[in-house]
Amino acid sequence: MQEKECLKNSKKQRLNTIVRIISENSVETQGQLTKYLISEGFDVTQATVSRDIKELRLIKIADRGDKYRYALPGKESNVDIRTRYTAVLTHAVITIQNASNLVVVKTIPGSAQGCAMAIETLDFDRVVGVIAGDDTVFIAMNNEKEAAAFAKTLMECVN
Amino acid sequence: MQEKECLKNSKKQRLNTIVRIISENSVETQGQLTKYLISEGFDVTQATVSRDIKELRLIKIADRGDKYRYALPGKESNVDIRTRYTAVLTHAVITIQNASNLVVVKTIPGSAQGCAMAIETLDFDRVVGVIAGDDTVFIAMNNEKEAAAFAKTLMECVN
DNA sequence: ATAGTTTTTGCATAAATATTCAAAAAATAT
DNA sequence: ATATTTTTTGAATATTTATGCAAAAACTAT
Repeated sequence: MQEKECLKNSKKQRLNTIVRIISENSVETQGQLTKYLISEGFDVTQATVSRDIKELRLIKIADRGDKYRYALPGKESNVDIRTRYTAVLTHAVITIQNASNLVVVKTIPGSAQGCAMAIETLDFDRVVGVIAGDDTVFIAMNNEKEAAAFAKTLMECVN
Repeated sequence: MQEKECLKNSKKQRLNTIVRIISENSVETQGQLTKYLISEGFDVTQATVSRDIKELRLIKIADRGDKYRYALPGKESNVDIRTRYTAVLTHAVITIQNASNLVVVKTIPGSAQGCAMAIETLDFDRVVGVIAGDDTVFIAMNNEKEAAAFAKTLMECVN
C-alpha cells in the first residue's frame, strides 16, 4: 500500500495543470499541449491528452486569425465575444418584430436563451431588459420609437 | 447581375440549416452533418462543412456515453462551473471532519460561503443540506455512514 | 503478503478534421 | 456588356484527434 495514491494524484495534477495551461496559453493542438505538459515534467502522450481533454470536457474553438485553440467550456466568451454572439444571432434568429416598446425575436427552437444572452452581452444601446423562453425573446425598450429603431439595428446585425 | 445573391443565399441557408440540425439532432461528426445536409438537398462536402463549423464557431463537446457532439457555443457553462468550483474547494479547504451525520469543513476565513456554494453546485450524492458561516461549512447527510463516505469523497476531491 | 479487479497508459492506427490548391461562381467595377 | 476581384467550393491530402488493445500500475480484498 506504500504507493497508494501515486498514479491517482499524478493524473489529478495533470488535469489541473492542463486547465491552467490552456487558461494561460493559446493551445492550438493536443500535440502542443502534450509538449507543454512534458516541459512541466509530466510523462505523457497525445493519446492520454486526448482522453484528459474528453474528461475535462474541454472544447476547441475557432480563435482569431484562422486559428483554433482549446478552452474551458463556457469560458470562450471573453475572446472575440462580439463575433461569436453575432454569429449566434445571425443563424438562430428567424423573425424580428416590434410591438409598442417591445422587440420580439423568434428563434429556432432552444436558441432563445442563447440569443438573449447574445443581445445582453452585445449591449445594444438603450435596452432596458431581455427575457427569453425557448424560441422567443422579448426585448424591452424605453418607448415605441426606440423599439422600432432597435428592431432595425438587430435586423441589420443578423443580415 | 441576374444571379446576384444565388450563392450567398445558398450558403446562408446552409449555415442556418446546420444550426438547426445540430440543435435538433445529436451530430457526432462532420461526415454525419454532411449527410444530413445532403438529405435536405444541399450539395456539400465535409471540407465545406468544416469551414462552416469554423465560421459558426460551433464546438464539439464530450457528450454522454463516450460520444461527442457538435453544439452551439455558450450552452455548456455548467461544466466550467464544475472545474472552477473544484478549484475553489481545493484552495480554500483546510480540514474535513465528520461527526455523526455531519461533515464539517473548515476553510480559510471568508471562504465558507463559496465552498458551500461549490458543494451544492457540484451536487455530490446524498447531500441533505449545506450551511456556511465565515470559515466553517456544515454538510448534513442522512446518517453517520454517509457522512463518513462523503468526507472521504470530499477529501479526494480537494486532493 | 497474494490474488483479483479496476484504472491508467502508450503504441499503433483508425477516424475525423483542417487546409492547400485550383477552378468555378459571384460580386464589383468599368 | 467585359474585365477584375473576391468568395466559395471540392478533391486530395496533411494534420489532428480518438480509440482498440495489451501491458503496467494502482487499488481492493483476503
